[in-house]
Amino acid sequence: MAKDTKSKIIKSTLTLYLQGGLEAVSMRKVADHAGLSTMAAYRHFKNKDELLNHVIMEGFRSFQSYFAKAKTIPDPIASLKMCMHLYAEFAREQPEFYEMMFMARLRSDDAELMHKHQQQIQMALLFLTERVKACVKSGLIKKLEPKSCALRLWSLCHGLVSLQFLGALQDENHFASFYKNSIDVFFIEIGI
Amino acid sequence: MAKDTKSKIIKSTLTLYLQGGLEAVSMRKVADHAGLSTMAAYRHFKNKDELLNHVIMEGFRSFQSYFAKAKTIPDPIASLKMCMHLYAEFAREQPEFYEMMFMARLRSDDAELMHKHQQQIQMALLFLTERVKACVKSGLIKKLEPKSCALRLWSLCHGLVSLQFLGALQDENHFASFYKNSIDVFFIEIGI
DNA sequence: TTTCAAAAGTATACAGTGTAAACTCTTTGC
DNA sequence: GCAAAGAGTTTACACTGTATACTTTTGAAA
Repeated sequence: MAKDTKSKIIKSTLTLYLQGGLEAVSMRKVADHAGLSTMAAYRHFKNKDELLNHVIMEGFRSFQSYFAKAKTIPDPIASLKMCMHLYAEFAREQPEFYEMMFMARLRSDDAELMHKHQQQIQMALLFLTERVKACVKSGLIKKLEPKSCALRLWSLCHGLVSLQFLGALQDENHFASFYKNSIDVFFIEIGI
Repeated sequence: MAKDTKSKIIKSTLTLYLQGGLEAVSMRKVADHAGLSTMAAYRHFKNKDELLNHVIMEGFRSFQSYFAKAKTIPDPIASLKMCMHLYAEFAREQPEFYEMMFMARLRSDDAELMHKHQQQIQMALLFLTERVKACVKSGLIKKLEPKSCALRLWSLCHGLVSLQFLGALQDENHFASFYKNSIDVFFIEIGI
């Protein structure tokens, strides 16, 4: 029953968040949506921050699920390119998640929450690094330090996505072609 | 007197913001700090959003002032590299500004505020594009579409800064050398 | 099966938020 | 001197996160 209620609260939070962003999420609204009194949520979550952390973690789960397709591609270069493409797709389709996960300076005063978020970031980086390693191993790209290369790739993608969100790029189409082009250029540069 | 009060309110907002971030800024605190009643601020600003917009604009002014040094450098490549360096410096020294200016998805419901922010973004892009143009003109780099090149440069810098804020990079030193290296690599790639 | 403590859930209350409305005081143009 | 406009204040409302004290439910030991 405890588990039940807890997951019901998380579910309500997610629903409200995905519908109306952060401003649609208040402890009262979440509790109402879950059919509970406001303070019931505090039995299961220390505070709002901790509840929102579950939203972020759900975001990371969704994020990971996006890359499942890329794992099945045998050619490591094609797989890595696919990852870059899926990254942008995630940002476009789940902008609310993307924002919470990657566009906020971390500064919760809760060390544990910070650590959890940190872990997810490092896991994402590790995943990308592994993909790059596979490329290096296959001899299809220059011999590079894989982690640095992964960081450059990630910052490329994140930079482009962010500039798009900022409105630095004209329109959606322009972004798509520019994004694809930038990745192609990057791969030409690291190609043998 | 009207102008006076208005700028006093802005100044108070800035002070509070730079001291304690967004959470330190409330209409009451600002008004108190300026020695006014809460609602006095509403004579000069439609709402909190509009007041905060002035903080952002101050951020852009500060941002621009960072690049003054770069303008005096005659060699266009060195000047452009200096811009990249100053960009990171701004992010490190004024992270609160940086966050408001470049790390938030724009979504105020006020069209005018959105437009103002948008304008500043485009101005920054234009400035960078001009620097790239100078490099192309001098024949020191490959013939590239300057705006695309500027966008790639910006996204590179913003991507790295963001990943640093996210904690994807180990430490401050690691970031500094990685940042410098990434820029050097970029310039080698676009070099003739 | 009864008992009792822990867990779950609730109601109330407090201090904080943005801001609307109605008011007074001050300045300015005629 | 006076009316109108602008500046500033007070009060009030609807919202926020959450501490405290309470009641109800539940699960295990007697």
